[in-house]
Amino acid sequence: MLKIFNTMTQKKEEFKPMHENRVKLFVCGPTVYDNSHVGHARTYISFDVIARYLKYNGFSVFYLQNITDVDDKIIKRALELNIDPVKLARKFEKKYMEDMKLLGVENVNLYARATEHVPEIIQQINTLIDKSFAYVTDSGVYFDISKFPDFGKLSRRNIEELTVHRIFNDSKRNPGDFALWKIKNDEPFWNSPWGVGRPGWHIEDTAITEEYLGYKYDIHGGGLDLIFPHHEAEIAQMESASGDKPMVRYWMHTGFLNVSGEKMSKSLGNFITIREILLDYAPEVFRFFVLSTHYRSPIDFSESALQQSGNSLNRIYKLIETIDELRDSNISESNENDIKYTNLLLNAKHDFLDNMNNDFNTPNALSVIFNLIRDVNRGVDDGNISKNSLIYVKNLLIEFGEILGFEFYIKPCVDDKTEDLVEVMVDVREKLRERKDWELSDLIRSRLREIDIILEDK
RNA sequence: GCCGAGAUGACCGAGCGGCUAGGUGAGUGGCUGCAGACCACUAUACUUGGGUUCAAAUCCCAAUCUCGGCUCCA
Repeated sequence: MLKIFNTMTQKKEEFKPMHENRVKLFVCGPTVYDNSHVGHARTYISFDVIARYLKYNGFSVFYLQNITDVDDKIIKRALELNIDPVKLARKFEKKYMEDMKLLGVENVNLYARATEHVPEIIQQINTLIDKSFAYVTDSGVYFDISKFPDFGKLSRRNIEELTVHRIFNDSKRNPGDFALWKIKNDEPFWNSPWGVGRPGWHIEDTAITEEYLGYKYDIHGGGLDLIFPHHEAEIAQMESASGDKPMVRYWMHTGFLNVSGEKMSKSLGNFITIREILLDYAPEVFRFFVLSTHYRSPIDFSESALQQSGNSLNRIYKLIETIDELRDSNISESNENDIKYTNLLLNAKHDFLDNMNNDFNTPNALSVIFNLIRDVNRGVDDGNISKNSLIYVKNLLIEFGEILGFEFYIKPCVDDKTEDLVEVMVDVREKLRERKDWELSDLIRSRLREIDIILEDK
């Protein structure tokens, strides 16, 4: 039984989608005004695994993500760079897609741009005005939070206390009211019944989700920082417009990625982009790093943590390698220990799924993998594990890998020429070793080492 | 000020009433011409002070410290 921690209720709840085996999942996408950083990657990798696991459980998942391609930050940046805001947005959207592909985040079914849903946005605002949840002023259209008593239910806040820090604007009835439509005539702008301008930040998500998922759906995800005010505003908009609730059955939020215990931010200069990190570390190493902490916990980013992750991951690859080698050896196809190993595998699978069912506890799921590896290694060492058992082990590891987004069966690739060349060197060195010419063979090894080719004798 | 999260061995990180988490690093042994890699085994914990309980890292109370949110943010 899959349990998900719901931010709304602050409890783990059994997961039951609205429609038997269909899951409608929406995750807030990025505002495309700059390169995405590793904090974004953390969130999107987490939801990638969540989507994978839902699919693994037989759910048909429709995963929708919005792309915020019109907003103040984009316009500001475009102005600084003296380029067209739409072009700027497209450029960083493209980079975002490239980053996600590199990270193996590939389960999103549909990306929806805000700018391509302006009619839907206008329609939803109209509904809110018709139902008196929103009002028009000369600066825009605002949502009247006094008409929505549930405002604050997700973040568990007291609205009165919030007014202190809100943006003051004379035309607003209440400082906590937020913009649905901003009347502005700087690019880009659209026509609307209330004047030219652009949508407010929160309305695109509810317009987009209503269009593709309906006004009620299963899971809404995003970073912890979006709970207030963004998700709160979404609830207000959608539940007011539809007159029905709840908009979302399960709210899921990912914890922050910190650097030296502090939240990643530009002002602190601890901003690391996905691109930068992928220069030094393989995508799967970063993925392992992300999954070795529970998705709701804060995760502290550091080079040494990534190195540890790389070494850990290596342990898994090594066993796959060992299995591949033993498959070509003359160990027995099957033996009397097969039942023992079958049970071991059944248990491992059971434990793995148990942990995933427990609000996607990936760190624990990983520990199940390592326990299995230890037991299998012991069998290999003692020579009591058969080929068949080893093949089952490998298949199970691959199955786990697919859930978590690792491709354990793919070996790191090198180009053919290099591989041929290295093979020549290895052959020569083997001959030298046969003659016990240690001096020369060690020289070859150390020189190869200098160009990052590591030779390991068996 | 108001909300919230957390303090676990050298490091990362689960557990959240009884059962060795796991990984990295370290040590010992195995393998090896050597080195590395690999494999096995071993050691080292629950911020502090009270309390509840037959039993507490886990529950309660208090304290200390760290971080985050309340304004754009994954």
